[in-house]
Amino acid sequence: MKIEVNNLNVEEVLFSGECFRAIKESDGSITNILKDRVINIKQDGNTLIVESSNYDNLKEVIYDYFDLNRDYNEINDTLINNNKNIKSMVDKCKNYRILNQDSFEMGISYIISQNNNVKRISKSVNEISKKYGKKVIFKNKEYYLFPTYEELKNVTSEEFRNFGVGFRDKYIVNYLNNYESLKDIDKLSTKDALKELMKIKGIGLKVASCILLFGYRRLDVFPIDTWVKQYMVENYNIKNNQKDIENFARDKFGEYSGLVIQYMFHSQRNM
DNA sequence: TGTCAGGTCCTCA
DNA sequence: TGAGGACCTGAC
Repeated sequence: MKIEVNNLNVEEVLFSGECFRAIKESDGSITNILKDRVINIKQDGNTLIVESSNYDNLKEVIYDYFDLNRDYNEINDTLINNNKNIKSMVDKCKNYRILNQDSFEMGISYIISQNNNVKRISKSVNEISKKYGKKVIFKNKEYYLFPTYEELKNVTSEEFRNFGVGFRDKYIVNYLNNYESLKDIDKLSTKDALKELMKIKGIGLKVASCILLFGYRRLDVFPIDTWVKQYMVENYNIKNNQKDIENFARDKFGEYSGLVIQYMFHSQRNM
């Protein structure tokens, strides 16, 4: 299926560290595992050539996943108008988007991400999916969807340890034990949603922010990590202090601070 | 062989 | 209130 898009670079977005399951194929296309299907995308300029294990509502699914219904040009213009000095950074990120991913998968993936590297995170997420997720055959190959809450709720910390998650095993179990209390998180303000997530032992400010940004479409949260701290300290002459950086981001970038932080992360990592 | 990774928790001043 | 160490483990 051909899908026309604007301001999107699939490879840039899928390998920016937002998702952990994308695979670069030898023909240049990218295979990725979404909540309910496997997709393969070949990008030719503004045209995506998409194959999928499931063609139901495929165009809508792709538009939703890449957040293509949101006008990033307008947001970027507003951001630049309010902060002229970020223009060159925003211009470099004009084909970048915040993916709309499954909140449950984001919860477990970002718990695994703490003090970890992307390769190992992907390995653990893929192994957990292979053990507990639903198998999908696509282009004669086996893939595994990320398991549902029902499929994981009785897994023990010892079992999680088998997938290389290390000391984070008990944090994942804590998340599963408290997952049902998070069902109304969409109704909470961002501040309260962060508080609710951080009640779970093993979820700190960074992981909670990532879960809200990538799993719940909250563009006003800002996951501040080592890369972003480095960028802020270098470019804004700001102290390397969590509170100072938080206040600065909130004042400067408001409702889209999460997006700006991602631009910073993205441009800093690619330098 | 040692260091590091997109953090969090705990202890101690 | 915040600084500093411990924590799993695989990749480099």
